[in-house]
Amino acid sequence: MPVTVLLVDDEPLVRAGLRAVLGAQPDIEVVGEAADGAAVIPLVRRLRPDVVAMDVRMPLLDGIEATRAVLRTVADPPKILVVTTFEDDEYVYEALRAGADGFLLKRARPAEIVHAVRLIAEGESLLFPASVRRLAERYGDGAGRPARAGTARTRLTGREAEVLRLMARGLSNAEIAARLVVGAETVKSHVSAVLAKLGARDRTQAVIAAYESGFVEPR
Amino acid sequence: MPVTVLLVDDEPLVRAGLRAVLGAQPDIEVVGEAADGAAVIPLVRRLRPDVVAMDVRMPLLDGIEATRAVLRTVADPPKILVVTTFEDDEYVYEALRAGADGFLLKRARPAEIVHAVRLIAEGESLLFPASVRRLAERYGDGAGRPARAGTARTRLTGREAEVLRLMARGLSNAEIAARLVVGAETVKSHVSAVLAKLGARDRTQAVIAAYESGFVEPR
DNA sequence: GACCGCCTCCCCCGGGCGGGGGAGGTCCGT
DNA sequence: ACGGACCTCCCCCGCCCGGGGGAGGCGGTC
Repeated sequence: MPVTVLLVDDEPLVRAGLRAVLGAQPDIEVVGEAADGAAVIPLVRRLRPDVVAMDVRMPLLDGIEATRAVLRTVADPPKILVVTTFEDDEYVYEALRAGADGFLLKRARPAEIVHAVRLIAEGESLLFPASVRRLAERYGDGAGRPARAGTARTRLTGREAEVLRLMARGLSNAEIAARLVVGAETVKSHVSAVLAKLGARDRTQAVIAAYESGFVEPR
Repeated sequence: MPVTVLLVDDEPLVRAGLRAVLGAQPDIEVVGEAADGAAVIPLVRRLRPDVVAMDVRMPLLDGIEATRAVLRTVADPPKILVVTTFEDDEYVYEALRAGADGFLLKRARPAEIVHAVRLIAEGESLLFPASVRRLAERYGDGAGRPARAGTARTRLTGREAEVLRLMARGLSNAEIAARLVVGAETVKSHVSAVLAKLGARDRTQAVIAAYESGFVEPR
């Protein structure tokens, strides 16, 4: 009995790619597709897949919300494999709380994708596959050592991540301050911390790093 | 006799997606794949495809260079369909000079992709399919009118595009000036023009626009 | 209780950035 | 020959930004 997979991604091309990659495996069967998070629950109820390959950024309902919804409303729910472009802290923690079982980079090679689905299906928690860790090292301490989960000295704090996200939307310090309802000096502190941790010289470089790392995504 | 297509893209997932989308058509046959521009010429010689679906950003040899190489060295060359994420001026003009026959957005829906391949194969020049034009309108004059090819008032000039690309790599005005071997004031002028044309308030917003529009891509 | 990370706010200060306006040069097509 | 687009350089000016350093409160853990 093959592992059944439901694909959830708003980009048809990505779905087609996953279908091609996964469907080629004799022990894996793609049983359905959805283009947004809202369509997932009824499909899971009907198809009862073993694994849901879930995109993070989607219209109507994002991957985290959809994960939460599935696990909350479906009895004997499937394993959730979150498909993203980078393990950013918030997504990781939010998805963990939501109950996701693993993460996968879209850039991963086909063999890695297949491997991830198999592991997830077997009940393995695939929190930091090699491909994710490779990217995660970009947020290391500059000495080549990867940022470990415990010591968060070089990882962005929640507030810093929030500030970076607003920076990456083009907001000025004053606008960010207004948005977060804090003083402008506070924002400056967070910005400085972000710049230091990302090794960026100015906010522009920080935003570039945010895009390059997948912390924020185009569109 | 079906239309034969060679896929050239460094991302396996995109190749798999294109293969799935195109291969499902009875009148289209994917006859080969390449992961970089350098591998294209021998494959074209051997497989003699009708159409080459060519990514722009690739290792070793980018899509423009590869297009140029194919048309220069192969007798009775295939049609070249450039697969990109945005029609930026330089790519369009460079690819046109290189001899590309059309453009296609990766974000296009499967039906559009299939349509584009068929048109290209029939000898149609597919310079501005609807999906591309839609994005191109983002660079219109702000009044909703799309930027026409003739009046380039809101389109970036060559120098401006160059400056924007360096901005998007995190360079300061002084660094850009040094790189381009011009005065700092000149760079300021170009930066101001870029900001005005993109409707950006500062360089950070300009870089964001560059990423969002696909003018530059992560990685 | 002591420590520590995080968030918050404050000071001074220099420099890069962006706005506004102007101007000379080349190359091009009309 | 003229206009127009483009690239280049220049002036003044205001200000947001980022660096440096410091400090208090709060919530965790040990």
